[in-house]
Amino acid sequence: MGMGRPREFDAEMALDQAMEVFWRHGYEGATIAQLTEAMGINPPSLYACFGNKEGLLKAALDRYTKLRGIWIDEVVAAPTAREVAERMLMGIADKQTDPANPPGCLLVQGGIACGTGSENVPFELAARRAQNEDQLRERFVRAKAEGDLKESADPAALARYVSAVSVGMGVMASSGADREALRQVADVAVQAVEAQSADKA
Amino acid sequence: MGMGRPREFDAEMALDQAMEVFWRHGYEGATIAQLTEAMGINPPSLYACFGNKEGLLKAALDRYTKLRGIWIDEVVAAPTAREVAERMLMGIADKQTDPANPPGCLLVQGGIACGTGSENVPFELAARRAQNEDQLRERFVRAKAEGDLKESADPAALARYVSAVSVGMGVMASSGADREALRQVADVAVQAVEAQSADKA
DNA sequence: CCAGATATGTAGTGTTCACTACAGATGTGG
DNA sequence: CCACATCTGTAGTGAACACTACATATCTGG
Repeated sequence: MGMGRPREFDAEMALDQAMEVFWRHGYEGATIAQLTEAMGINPPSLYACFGNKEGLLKAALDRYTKLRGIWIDEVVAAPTAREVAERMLMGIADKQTDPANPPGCLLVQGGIACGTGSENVPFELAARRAQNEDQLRERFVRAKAEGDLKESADPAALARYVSAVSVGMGVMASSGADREALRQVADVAVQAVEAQSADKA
Repeated sequence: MGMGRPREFDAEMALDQAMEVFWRHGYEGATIAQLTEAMGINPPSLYACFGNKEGLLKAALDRYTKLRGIWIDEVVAAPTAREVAERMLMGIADKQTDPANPPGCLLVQGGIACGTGSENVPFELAARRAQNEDQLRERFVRAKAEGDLKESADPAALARYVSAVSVGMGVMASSGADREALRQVADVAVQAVEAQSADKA
C-alpha cells in the first residue's frame, strides 16, 4: 500500500506563522483566511493536518509552551529565589517587547474571554499558564527548604504572585507599554520577593 | 412638532445587563442576540439608543469606570502609599471574586486582542485602565512629596506596578482563582510598596 | 506501470453574524 | 383630531465565518 502524497509544507514553520496570527488577533479574532494565508496553505491542508481551528491553536500553544518551558528551566536555575524572580520578570519584560514577536504573551493574547462554542479556549490557556506557575512554585519550595526564603514565606503564594505580575506585564505590553516601563514594573515587583528572602548573613 | 414615542426601557438597567454579557464573553464573543436578550429589548432599540455594538461597549465601559473611579477615590484616600496599595489590591481580590459579577475585570475581559474591524476595542480598554493608573500615580506623587515614600521611589513605576498586579489578578480570577488565592497575591504584592516606603520613625 | 493512499487547489456549503427596512404603536404640539 | 416625531417588533439583509466535497496531483508498494 502506498503512503500517499507527501505534505508540501513544513508543519512547524506553518505553526510559527499561525502562532503569530493567534498572538496578534486572539483565537476568535483570527480567521481561517488569515491563518491559511500566513501559513501559506489552503484550508483543506490546515484541516487535514490540525483537525480544526481549536486543534491548530492547541498545536501552536504546545509549540509556544515548549520553548517557554525550556526558558523557564534556565530561569529557575538561578541560585536564589530573588534572582529567579528577577530573571523571570526582566526576561518577560524583554520578551514581551521583542519586535520579532507580537507584543505581550500568547497565553494571554490568545483569549481571556470567548464566546459560545469556544468556552474551553480560556481554560486551555489558563492550564498552560498554570504549568509555568508550577515550575516557579517548585523552585520556591526548594528555596525555602534551602533557607533561602524566610520560614514565614509561602512558596505557592510567591509563585502565584510572580505569575500574576507576568500576566499583568503582558497585558501592558500588548497595549503599548515599552520595554523600559515593563522593566520598572519588574524592578518593583522583585522587591516583594526580596522581602520574603532570608536576611543575608 | 411632537417629541415622539417615549422609550419603554431603562437605559441604565439595560446597560448593566449588557455590561455583564461583555464581561463574561468579551466584546467579540458577545453577540447582539445575547445582548438584546439580556437587556430585554430588540435590536432596533439597541441601535437607536447606542448606535452600534461598539457604542454599546463604550457606554458600558463608561458606566463601569464611573463606579470604579469613585471606589478608587476612596482607595487613594488612605493615609499612606502602603495602605493605598493594600486597600486597592485587597479590594480588587474581593471585587474580582464577587459572585454578584462575572469573575475578573471588565477592562480585561472585554478584549485584550481583537480581530479585524475591532482593533480599537483593546485601545479603548487600555485607555480606561490608564485612567486608574493615573489616579494611583498622582497619589504616589503626593506620598513622595509627603515623605511617605523614599526619595529613590518612582511614583509612576509604583503606579504601573500596582496596576499590573491588578490586571494579573483579574486574569487569574477569570480562570478560576478563588478569593483566598488572590488575597495571597495581594499580600505579597503590597510588600514591594512597603519596601519603597520611608522607614517608620 | 498499476493500485492504493494521502495531499492539494478550487469552489463551494450552511450557519451565524452585525445590522436594518418597514409597518404599526405611542407620544407631543397645534 | 391631525401632522409629526420617535420608539418598537417582525422579519429579514448581505457579508463573513468555520468548514468541506470533489476532482486532481503525487507519492509508495508490488
